[in-house]
Amino acid sequence: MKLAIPTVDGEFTAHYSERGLAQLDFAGDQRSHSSDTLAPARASEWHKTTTLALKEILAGKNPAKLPPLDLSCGTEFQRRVWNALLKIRAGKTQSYGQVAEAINHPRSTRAVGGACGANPIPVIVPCHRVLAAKGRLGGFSSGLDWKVKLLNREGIQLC
DNA sequence: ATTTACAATATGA
DNA sequence: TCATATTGTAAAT
Repeated sequence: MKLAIPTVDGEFTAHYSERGLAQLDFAGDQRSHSSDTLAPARASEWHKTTTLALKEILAGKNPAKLPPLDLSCGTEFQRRVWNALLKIRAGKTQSYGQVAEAINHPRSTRAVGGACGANPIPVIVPCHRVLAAKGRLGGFSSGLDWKVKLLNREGIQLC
C-alpha cells in the first residue's frame, strides 16, 4: 500500500502494511516498488496522522501524534534503536554513543550506526537527530543535505 | 563458516 | 593525529 505525501520539500511516499506505517521514502527517492495488493482499511486514517506528523517535523515541531509503526522487518536490536530514537524531542540531539547507552548496549555505538542506516522510516524516526560525538555530523543514507536542513530547521546549531 | 566494511567511540601511543 | 579493540548487520568470499 503506497500513498504519497506532498510537502514543501517534495513528495514523500509512505508504505503501509496491515500493522501500520512500514516505510517512508524521501522526495523523488523511489527505492522499492512492491505490488500494493494490500489495502488495509485503516490505511487512510493512518495516512492522515502520518501526513500531519511529517509536516510538523519538517516545520521543526514535535509531532503530537504518530501513526502505528510496523517495525517487524528489523531485528530486535534495530527495533530497540529505533524506539530510542523516537524519544528524542525536536531541537535535541543525541550521539551514537548515547543511543547505545540508552538501549543498554554501551559498546555498540557502531552497531547503532548500522541500525540507523537500516531505518525504514526516516524523519519520523529521527535518525537525523543522531550526531557523532562532539556534535560532529556523521553520515546519512539519503544525503547529508537533508540532515543539515532538518537540523537547522529545528534550531540546532552544528559546531 | 570467515572476513570485510559501515552513519562510532574510547583508549593508548 | 593515528592505530586498535569493540559491537550488530549485511554482503562478499
